[in-house]
Amino acid sequence: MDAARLDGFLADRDTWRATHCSIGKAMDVIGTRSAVLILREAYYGTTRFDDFAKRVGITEAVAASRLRELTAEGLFERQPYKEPGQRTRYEYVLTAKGRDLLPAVLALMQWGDKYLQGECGPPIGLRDDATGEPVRVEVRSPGREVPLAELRLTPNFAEGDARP
Amino acid sequence: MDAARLDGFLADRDTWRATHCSIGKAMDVIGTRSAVLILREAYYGTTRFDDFAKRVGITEAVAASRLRELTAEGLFERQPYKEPGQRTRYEYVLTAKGRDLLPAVLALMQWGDKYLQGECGPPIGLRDDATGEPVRVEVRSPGREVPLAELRLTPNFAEGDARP
DNA sequence: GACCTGGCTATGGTTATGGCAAGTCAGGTG
DNA sequence: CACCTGACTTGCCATAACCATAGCCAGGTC
Repeated sequence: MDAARLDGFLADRDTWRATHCSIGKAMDVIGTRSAVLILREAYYGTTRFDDFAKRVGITEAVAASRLRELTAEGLFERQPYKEPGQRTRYEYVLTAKGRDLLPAVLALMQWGDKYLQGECGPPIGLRDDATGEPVRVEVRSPGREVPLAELRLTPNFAEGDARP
Repeated sequence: MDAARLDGFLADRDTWRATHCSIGKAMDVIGTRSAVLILREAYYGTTRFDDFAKRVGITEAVAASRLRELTAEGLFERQPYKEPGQRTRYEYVLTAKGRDLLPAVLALMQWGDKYLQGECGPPIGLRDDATGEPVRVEVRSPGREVPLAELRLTPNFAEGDARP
């Protein structure tokens, strides 16, 4: 069997449900295609409303509601800026919370590169700008990469504990 | 500015769109909440239809269509099994393609643990079963973790190149 | 041969996500 | 002061994702 190892009461899968699971909560925030692609564009350097809509390929209506949601969730901040001879406008700037989703987004990219591009291979390569070495997303402990079968999950709370 | 560095023609954001982007393609496959949570349960060791529906907390109808899609995409394989005194049934077993999404799913978990759990902290801890060390998802080159601002993106094809 | 059980399918309804097209609004330019 | 432009909003409509309830089916048990 190829699965993680479950510690403590987690081992008996009939007695608990992952109700407060961070994965589910994360999916509530960035579970839509447009949200993830807006993040991608932000990582590529986009900050303005129209650019998000155009580059992601979504309508302005969708861009508006998604940016509103992501800003409300604290992934973006609206910051005023002023180009010379223009009036003050607002741009959407990544916060630390938004930036910290980079591993999740790049992990999707890495997986898509491997399994969904067919003959063509990855359209874009990732490198460490400091060293020139290729960059990968890895599940690891300090010394090494950890495969699924050697991952141990431990509960941080008592069985039946009330949680928000 | 906090963003990746774009090489070659990628640098001029007005001349290209990420149309063949692996992130978008990946979102087409696992862009739904139920798909990701089914993967989570698979990583926890679930293989049977009813268990997926119950443990994820979705209806059997949703579990059926999602498992059908994920199997068609090659993330799961339907394998016959037989318990003594029972007839032959089928279970859903992760393929390498499904297993390789672990970094993406754990990256979501890690992010949710950090930003969406409030006072409670992470409900579940991850450790390397071999060493006991904590496990993290990282964007890294061989020697070190790479922050967004030091990530360089290089195109693997010519500008305007036809791609499927 | 009636019954049970795991593994689904069917029906009906709601909400979310998205597209297209058109309109609004504030403020700077000519 | 008419016009432009970036940043939205509004209206309408299609599809997808989900829920709840109910029903079906194959093959084993009693």
